[in-house]
Amino acid sequence: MAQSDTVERILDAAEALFAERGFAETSLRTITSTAGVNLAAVNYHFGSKKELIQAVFARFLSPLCRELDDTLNELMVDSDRPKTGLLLKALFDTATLQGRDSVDGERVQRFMRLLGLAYTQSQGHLRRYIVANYGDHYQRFTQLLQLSAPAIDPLSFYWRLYFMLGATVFTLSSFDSIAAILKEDFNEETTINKAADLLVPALTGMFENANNLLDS
Amino acid sequence: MAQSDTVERILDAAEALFAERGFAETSLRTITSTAGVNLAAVNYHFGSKKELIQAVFARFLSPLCRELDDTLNELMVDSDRPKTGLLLKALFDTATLQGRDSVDGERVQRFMRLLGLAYTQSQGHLRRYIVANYGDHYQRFTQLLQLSAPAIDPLSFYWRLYFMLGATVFTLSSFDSIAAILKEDFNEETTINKAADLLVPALTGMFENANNLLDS
DNA sequence: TGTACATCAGTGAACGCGCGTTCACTGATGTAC
DNA sequence: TGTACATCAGTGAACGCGCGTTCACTGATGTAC
Repeated sequence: MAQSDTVERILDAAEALFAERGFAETSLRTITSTAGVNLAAVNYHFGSKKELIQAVFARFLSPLCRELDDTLNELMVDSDRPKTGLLLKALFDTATLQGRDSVDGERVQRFMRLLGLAYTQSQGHLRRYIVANYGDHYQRFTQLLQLSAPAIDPLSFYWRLYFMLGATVFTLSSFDSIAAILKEDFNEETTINKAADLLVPALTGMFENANNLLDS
Repeated sequence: MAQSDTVERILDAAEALFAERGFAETSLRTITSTAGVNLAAVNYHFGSKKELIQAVFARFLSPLCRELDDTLNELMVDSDRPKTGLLLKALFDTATLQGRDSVDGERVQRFMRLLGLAYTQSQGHLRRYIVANYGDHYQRFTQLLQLSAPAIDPLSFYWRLYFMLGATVFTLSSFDSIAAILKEDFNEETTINKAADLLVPALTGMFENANNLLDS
Protein backbone atom coordinates (compact mmCIF):
# COMPACT_ATOMS: atom_id res chain seq x y z
CA MET A 1 0.00 0.00 0.00
CA ALA A 2 1.59 3.24 -1.15
CA GLN A 3 1.73 6.22 1.20
CA SER A 4 -0.66 8.43 -0.72
CA ASP A 5 -3.23 5.68 -0.57
CA THR A 6 -3.31 5.52 3.22
CA VAL A 7 -3.41 9.28 3.55
CA GLU A 8 -6.26 9.57 1.06
CA ARG A 9 -8.22 6.76 2.69
CA ILE A 10 -7.94 8.46 6.06
CA LEU A 11 -9.02 11.82 4.61
CA ASP A 12 -11.97 10.22 2.80
CA ALA A 13 -13.22 8.46 5.92
CA ALA A 14 -12.60 11.49 8.16
CA GLU A 15 -14.40 13.86 5.79
CA ALA A 16 -17.50 11.65 5.63
CA LEU A 17 -17.60 10.86 9.34
CA PHE A 18 -16.87 14.41 10.53
CA ALA A 19 -19.63 15.76 8.27
CA GLU A 20 -22.03 13.14 9.56
CA ARG A 21 -21.35 13.34 13.30
CA GLY A 22 -19.12 16.26 14.13
CA PHE A 23 -15.52 16.34 15.28
CA ALA A 24 -15.76 15.42 18.95
CA GLU A 25 -18.26 12.66 18.23
CA THR A 26 -15.96 10.94 15.73
CA SER A 27 -13.10 8.94 17.22
CA LEU A 28 -9.85 8.13 15.49
CA ARG A 29 -10.71 4.46 15.98
CA THR A 30 -13.89 4.88 13.94
CA ILE A 31 -12.04 6.78 11.23
CA THR A 32 -9.18 4.30 10.93
CA SER A 33 -11.40 1.23 10.99
CA THR A 34 -13.66 2.77 8.32
CA ALA A 35 -10.60 3.60 6.26
CA GLY A 36 -9.17 0.14 6.83
CA VAL A 37 -5.87 1.47 8.16
CA ASN A 38 -3.99 1.20 11.43
CA LEU A 39 -5.04 3.40 14.33
CA ALA A 40 -1.56 4.85 14.70
CA ALA A 41 -1.47 5.91 11.05
CA VAL A 42 -3.36 9.13 11.77
CA ASN A 43 -0.78 10.36 14.24
CA TYR A 44 1.99 9.12 11.99
CA HIS A 45 0.80 11.00 8.89
CA PHE A 46 -0.97 14.00 10.39
CA GLY A 47 0.52 14.39 13.86
CA SER A 48 -2.74 14.76 15.77
CA LYS A 49 -6.50 14.71 15.44
CA LYS A 50 -6.55 18.52 15.21
CA GLU A 51 -4.17 18.50 12.27
CA LEU A 52 -6.28 15.81 10.60
CA ILE A 53 -9.32 18.10 10.88
CA GLN A 54 -7.31 20.92 9.31
CA ALA A 55 -6.12 18.62 6.53
CA VAL A 56 -9.72 17.68 5.69
CA PHE A 57 -10.56 21.35 5.24
CA ALA A 58 -7.36 22.05 3.31
CA ARG A 59 -8.16 19.32 0.80
CA PHE A 60 -11.47 21.00 0.11
CA LEU A 61 -10.60 24.67 0.37
CA SER A 62 -7.30 24.76 -1.50
CA PRO A 63 -8.59 23.67 -4.94
CA LEU A 64 -11.80 25.64 -4.41
CA CYS A 65 -9.92 28.87 -3.69
CA ARG A 66 -7.58 28.29 -6.59
CA GLU A 67 -10.44 27.77 -9.04
CA LEU A 68 -12.45 30.65 -7.63
CA ASP A 69 -9.44 32.93 -8.04
CA ASP A 70 -9.08 31.88 -11.66
CA THR A 71 -12.77 32.53 -12.32
CA LEU A 72 -12.60 35.92 -10.63
CA ASN A 73 -9.56 36.82 -12.71
CA GLU A 74 -11.51 35.99 -15.87
CA LEU A 75 -14.42 38.14 -14.72
CA MET A 76 -12.04 41.02 -14.05
CA VAL A 77 -10.91 40.98 -17.65
CA ASP A 78 -14.34 42.18 -18.78
CA SER A 79 -14.96 44.62 -15.95
CA ASP A 80 -13.15 45.70 -12.80
CA ARG A 81 -16.54 45.72 -11.08
CA PRO A 82 -18.28 42.44 -11.88
CA LYS A 83 -22.02 42.34 -11.21
CA THR A 84 -23.35 40.82 -7.98
CA GLY A 85 -25.11 38.00 -9.81
CA LEU A 86 -21.98 37.02 -11.72
CA LEU A 87 -19.93 36.93 -8.51
CA LEU A 88 -22.42 34.76 -6.66
CA LYS A 89 -22.80 32.49 -9.66
CA ALA A 90 -19.02 32.12 -9.84
CA LEU A 91 -18.91 31.09 -6.19
CA PHE A 92 -21.80 28.64 -6.47
CA ASP A 93 -20.49 27.08 -9.66
CA THR A 94 -17.01 26.65 -8.24
CA ALA A 95 -18.32 25.09 -5.05
CA THR A 96 -20.64 22.80 -7.00
CA LEU A 97 -17.98 21.73 -9.46
CA GLN A 98 -15.73 20.71 -6.58
CA GLY A 99 -18.04 17.78 -6.11
CA ARG A 100 -18.23 16.93 -9.80
CA ASP A 101 -16.79 13.45 -9.38
CA SER A 102 -19.34 12.26 -6.84
CA VAL A 103 -23.00 11.42 -7.03
CA ASP A 104 -25.75 13.99 -6.87
CA GLY A 105 -23.99 16.81 -5.07
CA GLU A 106 -23.21 14.59 -2.12
CA ARG A 107 -19.81 16.13 -1.65
CA VAL A 108 -21.10 19.71 -1.82
CA GLN A 109 -23.55 18.86 0.93
CA ARG A 110 -20.77 17.28 2.95
CA PHE A 111 -18.69 20.39 2.50
CA MET A 112 -21.56 22.60 3.63
CA ARG A 113 -21.98 20.47 6.73
CA LEU A 114 -18.27 20.81 7.43
CA LEU A 115 -18.45 24.58 6.95
CA GLY A 116 -21.37 24.70 9.32
CA LEU A 117 -19.45 22.68 11.87
CA ALA A 118 -16.45 24.98 11.50
CA TYR A 119 -18.68 27.89 12.52
CA THR A 120 -20.73 26.05 15.10
CA GLN A 121 -18.43 23.74 16.98
CA SER A 122 -15.86 25.24 19.23
CA GLN A 123 -12.74 24.41 17.26
CA GLY A 124 -10.63 27.48 17.87
CA HIS A 125 -7.62 25.96 16.12
CA LEU A 126 -9.70 25.34 12.99
CA ARG A 127 -11.00 28.88 12.77
CA ARG A 128 -7.46 30.19 13.20
CA TYR A 129 -6.18 27.80 10.56
CA ILE A 130 -8.84 28.78 8.01
CA VAL A 131 -8.42 32.51 8.59
CA ALA A 132 -4.64 32.21 8.33
CA ASN A 133 -4.68 30.16 5.13
CA TYR A 134 -7.78 31.28 3.27
CA GLY A 135 -8.56 34.69 4.75
CA ASP A 136 -7.10 36.50 1.74
CA HIS A 137 -9.38 34.71 -0.71
CA TYR A 138 -12.38 35.45 1.47
CA GLN A 139 -11.40 39.12 1.67
CA ARG A 140 -10.98 39.40 -2.07
CA PHE A 141 -14.39 37.93 -2.78
CA THR A 142 -16.31 40.00 -0.24
CA GLN A 143 -14.58 43.19 -1.39
CA LEU A 144 -15.61 42.51 -4.99
CA LEU A 145 -19.11 41.69 -3.83
CA GLN A 146 -19.34 44.93 -1.93
CA LEU A 147 -18.07 46.91 -4.93
CA SER A 148 -20.83 45.29 -6.98
CA ALA A 149 -23.55 46.63 -4.68
CA PRO A 150 -22.47 50.21 -3.85
CA ALA A 151 -26.04 51.21 -2.96
CA ILE A 152 -26.01 49.05 0.16
CA ASP A 153 -24.24 50.64 3.09
CA PRO A 154 -21.26 48.65 4.44
CA LEU A 155 -22.88 47.56 7.68
CA SER A 156 -26.09 46.30 6.05
CA PHE A 157 -23.94 44.66 3.41
CA TYR A 158 -22.01 42.65 5.95
CA TRP A 159 -25.09 41.56 7.82
CA ARG A 160 -26.81 40.48 4.62
CA LEU A 161 -23.69 38.56 3.70
CA TYR A 162 -24.00 36.59 6.93
CA PHE A 163 -27.72 36.10 6.41
CA MET A 164 -26.96 34.62 3.00
CA LEU A 165 -24.22 32.47 4.41
CA GLY A 166 -26.53 31.25 7.17
CA ALA A 167 -29.38 30.39 4.86
CA THR A 168 -27.01 28.53 2.55
CA VAL A 169 -24.98 26.62 5.09
CA PHE A 170 -27.96 25.74 7.25
CA THR A 171 -30.28 24.48 4.53
CA LEU A 172 -27.71 22.71 2.43
CA SER A 173 -26.16 21.05 5.45
CA SER A 174 -29.56 19.94 6.74
CA PHE A 175 -30.53 18.86 3.25
CA ASP A 176 -31.11 15.22 4.18
CA SER A 177 -33.56 16.02 6.98
CA ILE A 178 -35.41 18.60 4.91
CA ALA A 179 -35.59 16.27 1.93
CA ALA A 180 -37.07 13.55 4.15
CA ILE A 181 -39.74 15.93 5.45
CA LEU A 182 -40.65 17.13 1.96
CA LYS A 183 -40.84 13.54 0.78
CA GLU A 184 -43.22 12.68 3.60
CA ASP A 185 -45.43 15.78 3.37
CA PHE A 186 -45.53 16.27 -0.41
CA ASN A 187 -44.26 12.95 -1.73
CA GLU A 188 -41.84 15.18 -3.60
CA GLU A 189 -38.40 13.90 -4.51
CA THR A 190 -35.89 16.72 -4.28
CA THR A 191 -32.21 17.07 -5.09
CA ILE A 192 -29.57 19.40 -3.81
CA ASN A 193 -29.47 21.07 -7.21
CA LYS A 194 -33.20 21.83 -7.06
CA ALA A 195 -32.65 23.25 -3.59
CA ALA A 196 -29.86 25.45 -4.92
CA ASP A 197 -32.16 26.64 -7.73
CA LEU A 198 -34.66 27.81 -5.12
CA LEU A 199 -31.93 29.17 -2.88
CA VAL A 200 -30.24 31.52 -5.33
CA PRO A 201 -33.31 33.68 -6.13
CA ALA A 202 -34.27 33.69 -2.46
CA LEU A 203 -30.82 34.99 -1.54
CA THR A 204 -31.13 37.62 -4.23
CA GLY A 205 -34.44 38.76 -2.82
CA MET A 206 -32.84 39.05 0.57
CA PHE A 207 -29.72 40.79 -0.64
CA GLU A 208 -31.48 43.39 -2.77
CA ASN A 209 -35.00 43.76 -1.42
CA ALA A 210 -34.85 44.22 2.30
CA ASN A 211 -38.37 45.48 2.99
CA ASN A 212 -40.20 45.51 6.26
CA LEU A 213 -42.78 42.75 6.30
CA LEU A 214 -45.08 44.75 8.56
CA ASP A 215 -45.50 47.40 5.84
CA SER A 216 -47.05 45.07 3.34
CA MET B 1 -30.02 23.95 49.91
CA ALA B 2 -33.56 23.27 48.67
CA GLN B 3 -34.09 20.86 45.80
CA SER B 4 -35.28 23.40 43.28
CA ASP B 5 -32.15 25.40 43.88
CA THR B 6 -29.80 22.58 42.91
CA VAL B 7 -31.88 21.70 39.86
CA GLU B 8 -31.98 25.32 38.69
CA ARG B 9 -28.27 25.81 39.26
CA ILE B 10 -27.50 22.74 37.16
CA LEU B 11 -29.84 23.90 34.38
CA ASP B 12 -28.32 27.41 34.41
CA ALA B 13 -24.77 26.11 34.16
CA ALA B 14 -25.66 23.47 31.56
CA GLU B 15 -27.55 25.94 29.38
CA ALA B 16 -24.64 28.40 29.32
CA LEU B 17 -21.94 25.78 28.81
CA PHE B 18 -23.82 23.76 26.17
CA ALA B 19 -24.50 26.95 24.18
CA GLU B 20 -20.85 27.94 24.45
CA ARG B 21 -19.17 24.63 23.62
CA GLY B 22 -21.68 22.06 22.46
CA PHE B 23 -22.96 18.94 24.14
CA ALA B 24 -20.14 16.45 23.66
CA GLU B 25 -17.54 19.08 24.53
CA THR B 26 -19.14 19.88 27.88
CA SER B 27 -18.54 17.33 30.65
CA LEU B 28 -20.78 16.80 33.65
CA ARG B 29 -17.79 17.64 35.82
CA THR B 30 -17.54 21.09 34.23
CA ILE B 31 -21.27 21.64 34.62
CA THR B 32 -21.44 20.56 38.26
CA SER B 33 -18.33 22.46 39.32
CA THR B 34 -19.64 25.60 37.58
CA ALA B 35 -22.97 25.13 39.30
CA GLY B 36 -21.28 24.44 42.63
CA VAL B 37 -23.07 21.14 43.13
CA ASN B 38 -22.00 17.53 43.51
CA LEU B 39 -21.11 15.55 40.38
CA ALA B 40 -23.65 12.85 41.18
CA ALA B 41 -26.47 15.40 41.45
CA VAL B 42 -27.03 15.43 37.67
CA ASN B 43 -27.71 11.72 37.51
CA TYR B 44 -29.75 11.95 40.71
CA HIS B 45 -32.06 14.70 39.44
CA PHE B 46 -32.09 14.10 35.70
CA GLY B 47 -31.12 10.46 35.29
CA SER B 48 -28.50 10.94 32.58
CA LYS B 49 -26.68 13.53 30.53
CA LYS B 50 -29.14 13.05 27.67
CA GLU B 51 -32.09 13.82 29.91
CA LEU B 52 -30.27 16.89 31.21
CA ILE B 53 -29.91 18.13 27.63
CA GLN B 54 -33.63 17.58 27.08
CA ALA B 55 -34.46 19.39 30.32
CA VAL B 56 -32.45 22.42 29.19
CA PHE B 57 -34.54 22.60 26.02
CA ALA B 58 -37.79 21.97 27.89
CA ARG B 59 -37.14 24.89 30.23
CA PHE B 60 -36.82 27.15 27.22
CA LEU B 61 -39.38 25.73 24.83
CA SER B 62 -42.29 25.09 27.20
CA PRO B 63 -42.94 28.70 28.26
CA LEU B 64 -42.14 29.92 24.75
CA CYS B 65 -44.70 27.61 23.16
CA ARG B 66 -47.28 28.49 25.78
CA GLU B 67 -46.86 32.23 25.22
CA LEU B 68 -46.76 31.86 21.45
CA ASP B 69 -49.99 29.88 21.56
CA ASP B 70 -51.64 32.63 23.61
CA THR B 71 -50.48 35.29 21.17
CA LEU B 72 -51.69 33.27 18.20
CA ASN B 73 -55.07 32.81 19.87
CA GLU B 74 -55.34 36.58 20.27
CA LEU B 75 -54.45 37.11 16.62
CA MET B 76 -57.11 34.58 15.60
CA VAL B 77 -59.79 36.65 17.33
CA ASP B 78 -59.35 39.42 14.75
CA SER B 79 -58.88 37.20 11.73
CA ASP B 80 -58.69 33.50 11.01
CA ARG B 81 -55.91 34.27 8.54
CA PRO B 82 -53.42 36.57 10.28
CA LYS B 83 -50.96 38.38 8.01
CA THR B 84 -47.45 37.01 7.48
CA GLY B 85 -45.87 40.03 9.13
CA LEU B 86 -47.99 39.70 12.25
CA LEU B 87 -47.17 36.01 12.57
CA LEU B 88 -43.44 36.55 12.27
CA LYS B 89 -43.56 39.49 14.64
CA ALA B 90 -45.45 37.35 17.16
CA LEU B 91 -42.75 34.68 16.96
CA PHE B 92 -39.87 37.14 17.24
CA ASP B 93 -41.45 39.05 20.11
CA THR B 94 -42.22 35.90 22.06
CA ALA B 95 -38.70 34.55 21.58
CA THR B 96 -37.18 37.90 22.54
CA LEU B 97 -39.35 38.33 25.60
CA GLN B 98 -38.26 34.93 26.88
CA GLY B 99 -34.93 36.54 27.70
CA ARG B 100 -36.45 39.63 29.27
CA ASP B 101 -34.84 39.14 32.66
CA SER B 102 -31.27 38.91 31.36
CA VAL B 103 -28.93 41.48 29.89
CA ASP B 104 -28.94 42.56 26.26
CA GLY B 105 -30.57 39.58 24.63
CA GLU B 106 -27.88 37.28 25.94
CA ARG B 107 -30.38 34.54 26.60
CA VAL B 108 -31.99 34.82 23.16
CA GLN B 109 -28.58 34.40 21.64
CA ARG B 110 -27.90 31.43 23.87
CA PHE B 111 -31.20 29.91 22.81
CA MET B 112 -30.37 30.41 19.15
CA ARG B 113 -27.05 28.69 19.65
CA LEU B 114 -28.82 25.80 21.35
CA LEU B 115 -31.33 25.57 18.49
CA GLY B 116 -28.47 25.56 16.03
CA LEU B 117 -26.77 22.79 17.97
CA ALA B 118 -30.01 20.80 18.05
CA TYR B 119 -30.02 20.86 14.26
CA THR B 120 -26.31 20.49 13.74
CA GLN B 121 -25.00 18.07 16.31
CA SER B 122 -26.02 14.49 16.02
CA GLN B 123 -28.30 14.22 19.04
CA GLY B 124 -30.97 11.88 17.72
CA HIS B 125 -32.63 11.62 21.13
CA LEU B 126 -32.97 15.42 21.29
CA ARG B 127 -34.58 15.73 17.88
CA ARG B 128 -37.03 12.98 18.79
CA TYR B 129 -37.77 14.65 22.11
CA ILE B 130 -38.42 18.04 20.54
CA VAL B 131 -40.62 16.65 17.76
CA ALA B 132 -42.60 14.57 20.26
CA ASN B 133 -43.17 17.42 22.70
CA TYR B 134 -43.28 20.56 20.58
CA GLY B 135 -44.12 19.28 17.10
CA ASP B 136 -47.76 20.33 17.41
CA HIS B 137 -46.87 23.95 18.16
CA TYR B 138 -44.47 24.00 15.23
CA GLN B 139 -47.14 22.55 12.94
CA ARG B 140 -49.71 25.10 14.02
CA PHE B 141 -47.39 28.01 13.38
CA THR B 142 -46.18 26.89 9.97
CA GLN B 143 -49.73 26.11 8.85
CA LEU B 144 -50.86 29.63 9.80
CA LEU B 145 -47.82 31.06 8.07
CA GLN B 146 -48.58 29.15 4.92
CA LEU B 147 -52.23 30.30 4.98
CA SER B 148 -50.93 33.87 5.22
CA ALA B 149 -48.99 33.55 1.96
CA PRO B 150 -51.28 31.61 -0.40
CA ALA B 151 -49.50 32.98 -3.47
CA ILE B 152 -46.35 30.98 -2.69
CA ASP B 153 -46.60 27.35 -3.74
CA PRO B 154 -46.18 24.84 -0.87
CA LEU B 155 -42.77 23.57 -1.89
CA SER B 156 -41.22 27.03 -2.32
CA PHE B 157 -42.88 28.01 0.93
CA TYR B 158 -41.19 25.23 2.86
CA TRP B 159 -37.80 25.93 1.39
CA ARG B 160 -38.07 29.62 2.13
CA LEU B 161 -39.10 28.73 5.65
CA TYR B 162 -35.83 26.84 6.07
CA PHE B 163 -33.84 29.62 4.44
CA MET B 164 -35.31 32.03 6.97
CA LEU B 165 -34.62 29.64 9.80
CA GLY B 166 -31.05 29.18 8.62
CA ALA B 167 -30.33 32.88 8.28
CA THR B 168 -31.78 33.51 11.73
CA VAL B 169 -30.20 30.67 13.64
CA PHE B 170 -26.83 31.03 11.97
CA THR B 171 -26.40 34.77 12.37
CA LEU B 172 -27.89 35.12 15.82
CA SER B 173 -25.93 32.15 17.14
CA SER B 174 -22.69 33.48 15.64
CA PHE B 175 -23.53 36.95 16.89
CA ASP B 176 -20.43 37.27 19.06
CA SER B 177 -18.00 36.48 16.24
CA ILE B 178 -19.79 38.75 13.78
CA ALA B 179 -19.99 41.58 16.30
CA ALA B 180 -16.24 41.27 16.90
CA ILE B 181 -15.53 41.49 13.16
CA LEU B 182 -17.80 44.50 12.69
CA LYS B 183 -16.16 46.19 15.68
CA GLU B 184 -12.74 45.65 14.14
CA ASP B 185 -13.60 46.62 10.56
CA PHE B 186 -16.03 49.48 11.19
CA ASN B 187 -15.43 50.33 14.84
CA GLU B 188 -19.19 49.85 15.08
CA GLU B 189 -20.76 48.66 18.31
CA THR B 190 -23.70 46.42 17.55
CA THR B 191 -26.35 44.69 19.63
CA ILE B 192 -28.45 41.65 19.01
CA ASN B 193 -31.49 43.88 18.77
CA LYS B 194 -29.89 45.93 16.00
CA ALA B 195 -29.06 42.67 14.24
CA ALA B 196 -32.68 41.56 14.55
CA ASP B 197 -33.80 44.91 13.11
CA LEU B 198 -31.68 44.24 10.03
CA LEU B 199 -32.69 40.60 9.94
CA VAL B 200 -36.46 41.00 9.81
CA PRO B 201 -36.60 43.12 6.62
CA ALA B 202 -33.99 40.88 5.01
CA LEU B 203 -36.09 37.81 5.75
CA THR B 204 -39.11 39.59 4.33
CA GLY B 205 -37.24 40.35 1.15
CA MET B 206 -36.29 36.71 0.88
CA PHE B 207 -39.74 35.40 1.70
CA GLU B 208 -41.64 37.62 -0.70
CA ASN B 209 -39.20 38.68 -3.40
CA ALA B 210 -37.42 35.67 -4.73
CA ASN B 211 -35.94 37.10 -7.92
CA ASN B 212 -33.13 35.72 -9.95
CA LEU B 213 -30.02 37.77 -9.30
CA LEU B 214 -28.74 37.12 -12.82
CA ASP B 215 -31.71 38.99 -14.29
CA SER B 216 -30.86 42.31 -12.71
C1' DT C 1 27.49 -7.56 -7.69
C1' DG C 2 27.40 -7.62 -2.80
C1' DT C 3 27.21 -5.62 1.69
C1' DA C 4 26.10 -2.19 5.19
C1' DC C 5 23.41 1.35 6.37
C1' DA C 6 19.57 4.89 6.16
C1' DT C 7 14.96 6.05 5.34
C1' DC C 8 10.30 5.68 5.94
C1' DA C 9 5.39 3.74 5.79
C1' DG C 10 3.06 1.10 8.66
C1' DT C 11 1.99 -1.79 13.05
C1' DG C 12 0.48 -3.85 17.71
C1' DA C 13 0.22 -3.04 22.18
C1' DA C 14 0.16 -0.34 25.77
C1' DC C 15 -0.13 4.28 28.25
C1' DG C 16 -2.56 7.64 31.17
C1' DC C 17 -6.62 10.36 31.31
C1' DG C 18 -11.20 12.10 31.54
C1' DC C 19 -15.59 10.54 30.83
C1' DG C 20 -20.65 9.16 32.36
C1' DT C 21 -22.48 6.41 35.67
C1' DT C 22 -23.17 3.74 40.01
C1' DC C 23 -23.50 2.74 44.81
C1' DA C 24 -23.41 2.61 49.61
C1' DC C 25 -24.00 6.08 52.62
C1' DT C 26 -25.44 10.54 55.43
C1' DG C 27 -28.49 13.62 57.48
C1' DA C 28 -32.54 16.28 57.53
C1' DT C 29 -37.52 16.24 57.39
C1' DG C 30 -42.08 14.21 57.48
C1' DT C 31 -45.43 10.61 59.12
C1' DA C 32 -47.80 6.99 61.96
C1' DC C 33 -49.18 5.46 66.20
C1' DT D 1 -44.86 13.93 73.69
C1' DG D 2 -41.91 10.27 72.27
C1' DT D 3 -40.36 6.60 69.33
C1' DA D 4 -39.78 4.04 65.05
C1' DC D 5 -39.77 4.21 60.43
C1' DA D 6 -39.99 6.18 55.60
C1' DT D 7 -38.67 9.45 52.36
C1' DC D 8 -35.61 11.97 49.80
C1' DA D 9 -31.88 15.52 48.56
C1' DG D 10 -27.35 15.25 48.42
C1' DT D 11 -22.45 13.11 48.76
C1' DG D 12 -17.65 10.88 48.14
C1' DA D 13 -15.42 7.49 46.08
C1' DA D 14 -14.98 4.29 42.95
C1' DC D 15 -16.19 1.72 38.53
C1' DG D 16 -15.31 0.39 33.73
C1' DC D 17 -14.74 2.32 29.27
C1' DG D 18 -13.25 4.64 25.22
C1' DC D 19 -10.37 8.17 24.07
C1' DG D 20 -5.92 10.39 21.76
C1' DT D 21 -1.34 9.49 21.87
C1' DT D 22 3.17 7.07 22.28
C1' DC D 23 6.74 3.76 21.47
C1' DA D 24 9.50 0.06 20.23
C1' DC D 25 9.37 -2.52 16.40
C1' DT D 26 8.97 -4.60 11.36
C1' DG D 27 9.82 -4.88 6.66
C1' DA D 28 10.35 -2.91 2.27
C1' DT D 29 12.95 0.24 -0.57
C1' DG D 30 16.71 3.31 -1.70
C1' DT D 31 21.72 4.67 -1.41
C1' DA D 32 26.87 4.53 -0.89
C1' DC D 33 30.97 2.32 -1.71
